[in-house]
Amino acid sequence: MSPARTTAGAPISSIGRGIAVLGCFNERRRALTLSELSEKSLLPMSSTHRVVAELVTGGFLVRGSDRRYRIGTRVWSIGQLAPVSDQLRHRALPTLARLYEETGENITLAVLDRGQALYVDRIGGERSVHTASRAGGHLPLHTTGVGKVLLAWQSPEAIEKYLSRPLTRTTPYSIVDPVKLKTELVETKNRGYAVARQESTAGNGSVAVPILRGGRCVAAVGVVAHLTHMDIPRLVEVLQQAADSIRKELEDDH
Amino acid sequence: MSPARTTAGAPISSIGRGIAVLGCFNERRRALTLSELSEKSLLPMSSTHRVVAELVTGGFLVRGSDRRYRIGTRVWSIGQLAPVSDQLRHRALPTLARLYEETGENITLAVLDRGQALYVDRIGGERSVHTASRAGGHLPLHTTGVGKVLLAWQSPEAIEKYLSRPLTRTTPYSIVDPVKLKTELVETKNRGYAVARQESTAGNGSVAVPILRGGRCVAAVGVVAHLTHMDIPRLVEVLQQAADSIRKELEDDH
DNA sequence: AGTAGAGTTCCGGTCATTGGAACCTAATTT
DNA sequence: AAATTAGGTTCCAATGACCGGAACTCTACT
Repeated sequence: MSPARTTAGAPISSIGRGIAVLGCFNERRRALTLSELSEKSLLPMSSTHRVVAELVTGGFLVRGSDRRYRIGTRVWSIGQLAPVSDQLRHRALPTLARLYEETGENITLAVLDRGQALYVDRIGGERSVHTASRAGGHLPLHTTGVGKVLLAWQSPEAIEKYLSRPLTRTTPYSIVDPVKLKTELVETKNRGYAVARQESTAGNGSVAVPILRGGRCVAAVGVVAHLTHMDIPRLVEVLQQAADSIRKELEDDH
Repeated sequence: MSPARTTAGAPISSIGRGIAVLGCFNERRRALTLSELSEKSLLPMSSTHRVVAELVTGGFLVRGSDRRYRIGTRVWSIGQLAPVSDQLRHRALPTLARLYEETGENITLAVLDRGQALYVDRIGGERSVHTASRAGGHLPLHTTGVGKVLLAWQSPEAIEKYLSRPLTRTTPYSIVDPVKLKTELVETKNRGYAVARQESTAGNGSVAVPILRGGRCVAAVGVVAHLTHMDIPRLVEVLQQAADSIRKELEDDH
């Protein structure tokens, strides 16, 4: 029959297919049927069936009583060994908790991952506003404080590359003009912190600062709050202290 | 050339090989070289090289500047979608935090996973003793409080199956005699809680209770403390309250 | 310069993988 | 109750992706 390359545009290895199936899951879709997986992974039903069966055997997928597939415990378990969880998340946690105590607002920690802001941790939610970010979730780089920070400290080439692709509009306030965004990024890097106003969620704003190691921005810490609550100078101060504290924590060993 | 089945005993699919490589990583070995992966996965170097390259392309592995491979951010990200993290962990967290406030000791939450106790969460460590358990890590079922609970509430057949295989000895106090362990499990289920005394770590003991849903034990909550600090009746009381609280939390929506 | 070890590339043979088609099952409609 | 639909599973012939031994390159250490 036709080779693997016919279905999708490029040839995909067996392992690539497995990853493609696992990649169909996201925060909105945590339980998928075989048909849904077939549709989203762009694989034929019979191939999806086989791949899924192999992933189930390996503990990477589980089939619920509702006939839907979910990410298996084993993926979570192995994922705990990723440096982002093992090194960054665990070391930053106490500082983030302190930051939450000081501000009473949502605290987020994010890293750059595959062209998006990956939320490594999020503390808060009870006393503060509801946010779109969730630990493990991705958001665009240009609509949030932490995203702008992560992008602004990238190399000029990487920034240009990001600007060359169309910028998604999440809210009416999202900056989707590459020229305006570039100005915003330059300003962000110059002053040392980023601000976003209703660019990701209506009514919410965010302030974020980089965690720098050897000139590289390895992560960003941010505060998400109701736009009217935001005392930017004060938030920047506590955030910079926190970023410094996390940086030192990361330096301690290794 | 010889087929896939020659190297290992049974034939392994390509996806199975990928999972085998990812499975080489654990808490003790978070950064592995290609040779180490080849040795541990039982795959030839050239095959390992190809599989690893595919996993790197998919974002499931990353190669550090030290030429060692680590679990990629993407595995962590996808793993966050697993029910164990998404449902159990997040819902139980506030209760576990409260339990920690009340006792000042290490609090653990574990589920049964592949014949071992999988530690879903662990709170404490500053005021209390140092423990072997870590979120994402596995420990044997017969050497810890949570493990005994998870095993005791299994079906008689599952218990027999576990007892039929040799029981690992972690400390001189570990129960490795199947007959003794069986008695211990019956007693555990009758009284509703499990106790372990230096069976996993010297000097430490643990008490644990089940979180039951529809007669099934879906998880276990436990306290790990210095043997001399353990006020068992009091710990059982607060643990049972906590288990009840988590059970209600899980019932709330689906 | 020499050596050892780790990592990478090459390549022919072959069998695991592939996907269309047929089949089965459960749910919904007529 | 029969018919229909959708979702899921099994079958199977064809084939090219995968396999791993061997050769090669690179790095580190003597």
